[in-house]
Amino acid sequence: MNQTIRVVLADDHFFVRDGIKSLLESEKNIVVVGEATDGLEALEVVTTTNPDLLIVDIRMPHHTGIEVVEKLRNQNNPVKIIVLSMHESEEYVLKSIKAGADGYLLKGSSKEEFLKALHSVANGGKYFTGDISSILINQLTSSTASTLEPKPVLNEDLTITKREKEILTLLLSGKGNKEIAEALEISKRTAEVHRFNLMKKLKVKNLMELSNKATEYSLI
Amino acid sequence: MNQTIRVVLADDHFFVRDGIKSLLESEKNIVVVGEATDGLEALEVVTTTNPDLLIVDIRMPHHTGIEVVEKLRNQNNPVKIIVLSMHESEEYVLKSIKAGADGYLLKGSSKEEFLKALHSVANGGKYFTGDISSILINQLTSSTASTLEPKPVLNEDLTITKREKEILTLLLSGKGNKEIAEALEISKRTAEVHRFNLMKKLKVKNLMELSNKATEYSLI
DNA sequence: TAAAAAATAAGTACAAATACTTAATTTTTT
DNA sequence: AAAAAATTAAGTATTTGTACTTATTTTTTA
Repeated sequence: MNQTIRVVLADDHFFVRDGIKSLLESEKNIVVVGEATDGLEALEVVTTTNPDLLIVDIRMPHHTGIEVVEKLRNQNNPVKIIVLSMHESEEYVLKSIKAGADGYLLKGSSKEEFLKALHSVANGGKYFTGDISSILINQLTSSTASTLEPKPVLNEDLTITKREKEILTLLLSGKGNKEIAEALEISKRTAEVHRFNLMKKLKVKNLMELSNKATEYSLI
Repeated sequence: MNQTIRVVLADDHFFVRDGIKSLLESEKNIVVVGEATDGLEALEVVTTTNPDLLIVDIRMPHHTGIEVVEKLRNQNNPVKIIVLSMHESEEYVLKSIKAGADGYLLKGSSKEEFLKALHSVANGGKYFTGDISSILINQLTSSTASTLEPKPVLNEDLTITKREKEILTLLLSGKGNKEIAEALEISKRTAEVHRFNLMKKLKVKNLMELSNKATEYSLI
């Protein structure tokens, strides 16, 4: 469980790298296995050293840290990544999350927070510093806010079968019975029956109600 | 700007309150103006002392901390609120956000983080500890994830009229042409025409595609 | 106050969905 | 191996929507 965490540092400033390195190496189960001074080098070093964790600065020559995250994720590289940033920036934070970063720290964070983040990310968790939490909360409370509602659970014995779920998905994507029949290689009449049963089970009387209910109970 | 921050503490454990109090009072521009040992008392003390900030524990007799937040927000009380929790709990975190809390800390947080949270919340910010960031990120990346996508904007000259928007809303709520006609006191044929025009404008060929496109472009 | 845009509504023919029921196969669970 | 559940599919009559076009009346905007 408490194996050595192999880390790569990517930051174009020697002092920053050195600072982080000395901080990390005060911990005995962390070892810095590589360093990079720009985005391209970061990708290279990660590919060759295969570390557990990459700590990457956003502002770097030849690809930003966020681009590095994107590229690694597109390659399905499972390395954990903590993004470092100078200031709170909504754009950077959201882009990092979207790109698939596991953590986000400000350069001003304390040694304790740094290590906490590092360990939780290395263990498969996420750590986005409280300093940027307002950005996350904004995202969550703006928009539909539906995300915050505890999703209602389907009551009692209501069971939607596998096949019905397939039909439901196709229905919600805009397919008609005929298209569904073709897609699943069944008769149009069968598709109709599945649709009918779905509507009966969910007690709805038309497609839109079906769609609404399906979304409400996150059936898809 | 750096005025004294007036704080109320609500926690049913004397030791916790006392610990926080001594921590806070080591800061010179923070003063604890009230304490409460349960939810009801918290509401009372906040109402009478009108503090800048309430630090409230979740688990308390007579209304949980979250219920206290809800009640204060329903009364439009502008007090800033930091919720304290023993452990990371998705349910508690999400409920706190929904109730309108400005911050969320674990009881194990460091003195530094505590004070950082307190100051940023007192200054109108939000502070949700990094320890629970995985919950926030989950919320943001699950669901439609649409929250992270820049919402596409309707192209060019495409204009949906007021009436069409009304029809659209009714359509998406599951109404048929006849029902829409009745609701808007127009002929069923008129409702049909509006629906037809909508579908033509949005280049869709059935209700579900209309629904999907409407959602995608947040037309409703 | 024109001109443009929006809302209203009818007609027609055709396509699709609704609302069931019945029933033969498969597949899954016990 | 039997029972239960799921999938398949057909029949029938009725309702609703599709895909237009044409045209009058209101409302908005220039």
